[in-house]
Amino acid sequence: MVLMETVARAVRTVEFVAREGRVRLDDVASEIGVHKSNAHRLLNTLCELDWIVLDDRRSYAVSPHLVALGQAAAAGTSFRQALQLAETLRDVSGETVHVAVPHRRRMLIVGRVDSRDPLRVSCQLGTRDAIHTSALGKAYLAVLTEPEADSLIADLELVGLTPFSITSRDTLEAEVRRTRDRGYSLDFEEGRLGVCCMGFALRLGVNLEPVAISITGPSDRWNKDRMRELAPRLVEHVRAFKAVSLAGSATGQTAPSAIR
Amino acid sequence: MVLMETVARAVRTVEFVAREGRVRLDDVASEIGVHKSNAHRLLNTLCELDWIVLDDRRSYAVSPHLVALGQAAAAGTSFRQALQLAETLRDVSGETVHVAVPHRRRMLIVGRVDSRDPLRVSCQLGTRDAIHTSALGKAYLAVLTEPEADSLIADLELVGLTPFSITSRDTLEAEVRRTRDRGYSLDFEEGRLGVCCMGFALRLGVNLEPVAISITGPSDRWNKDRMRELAPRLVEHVRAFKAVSLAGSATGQTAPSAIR
DNA sequence: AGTTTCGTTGCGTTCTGCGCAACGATCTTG
DNA sequence: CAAGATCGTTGCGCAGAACGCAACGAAACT
Repeated sequence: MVLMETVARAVRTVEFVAREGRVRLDDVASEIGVHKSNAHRLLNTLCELDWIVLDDRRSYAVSPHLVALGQAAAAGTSFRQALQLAETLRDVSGETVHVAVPHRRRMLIVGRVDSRDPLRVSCQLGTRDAIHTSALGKAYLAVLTEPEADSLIADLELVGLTPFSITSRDTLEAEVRRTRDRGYSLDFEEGRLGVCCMGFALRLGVNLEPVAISITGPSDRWNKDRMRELAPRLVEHVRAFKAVSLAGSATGQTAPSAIR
Repeated sequence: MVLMETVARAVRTVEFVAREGRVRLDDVASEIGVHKSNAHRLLNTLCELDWIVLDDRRSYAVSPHLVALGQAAAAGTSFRQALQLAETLRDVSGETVHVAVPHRRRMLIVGRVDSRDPLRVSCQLGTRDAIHTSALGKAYLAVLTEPEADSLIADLELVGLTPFSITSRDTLEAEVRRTRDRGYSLDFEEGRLGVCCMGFALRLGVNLEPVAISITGPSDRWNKDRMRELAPRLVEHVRAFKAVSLAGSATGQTAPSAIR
């Protein structure tokens, strides 16, 4: 199986521009590793296709068209609802909230609501966290049925990222059981030193993939005590949100139909 | 200026898959107009780059990675907030709510919250509505300063889409003034027969591009009477939302910083 | 206004993307 | 359950497209 180089370059270009926000021609050329004339043609083509726009005849940015594309990709999922809950949890906790979906045995971060505190933790969108070292992953495991979770765990490589990482299947399974009982998952510097998380999972439709949400903060302030203090309110928000969402989706919501 | 064909094909492929949801190899081949072997290589490459996934070894779908990309593209805008307000307006009005941004002298629809009624109006994401025939466009014009709006209007081609479309600059300017006084814009079958809209615009930050929101429904039920009945509540929701958002954004929110 | 930096464009070469056709896997039908 | 049909997969050879080069042109900086 051979990879099409031009397509790969175009994709890398778009992702680079999306990541950086505003870039210039030479930035793209050096990032992609091609001559600037080629980078110019790439960007020009992507502009013509309306995936990229030039701001001030000098710097490029992603087109709002990509926002629409991402929203279309999220159609049929609970992404929008998850983001809304994330905003609530951010306001209650004061910390950054991440939204993730399972993807290729990892948790892919697809949404984020940042803490308003300048000192905060904030993951790049598109980041792939390991399942066993993140509150996102453990919350996801906890919302699966026991056999589903076990078979997934059996497939994971339990690589340790910090001294606190879980690296044994038995420990992980026990942790998942405790998460089920508790109603939320925890991560005390298991994925990254200095970073702690509290996670929830939502299954907002019968046949929808679950979505995971985590509240992430610096271990200095977002610690066991603070979590215990806020847990009841947070859990209640999640519970109420689930109730409303499930009620809403039951109200005769059908497949999208476009008249216009 | 020459267009890179391979890039164009890749882009069209992604957009096609995003639009259709689930497609098969031959669908892509015929849509793009290439041999199926080529479509196969395209899709394979896009899979490798994680923009597309194969569901059941037979049908392709967009990868959740594109959701993350779209969210990254929306960073620095008021898109998330607009979607949240859209959800509220949907719940109050019962009709579909669209979110759009100005783009190339048109209103580009980047978000949507569908009506729960099976009989509804729902635009494809990525649709570009004309400014002068949509509540979205007129709301946008109304939030601009007078000279900004006038210079934009001067650049528009006022093509009529229905017998009710505004095709004179004077009429449009007067309509924009009335929109400013009223607090919301209206569209009674000006863009499409049988479809009526009520629009708002948000400018949630000092230097942020405004976002437009429209409530769209079938003219049978989403008519002048119903709008008049609901207008006070809707306007109040928009007003309250603006107040909260502006207050929130003033609370020391700075540029995103990634520790992790 | 001079200088430097950066974007743009033609051209020739090379490599890669493309269609063709045969093969293989999977689903369907009698 | 077997035979057929449908659909995905893989070499191969060629044509065309993408690439680098270098010269030109347009802004920005001083």
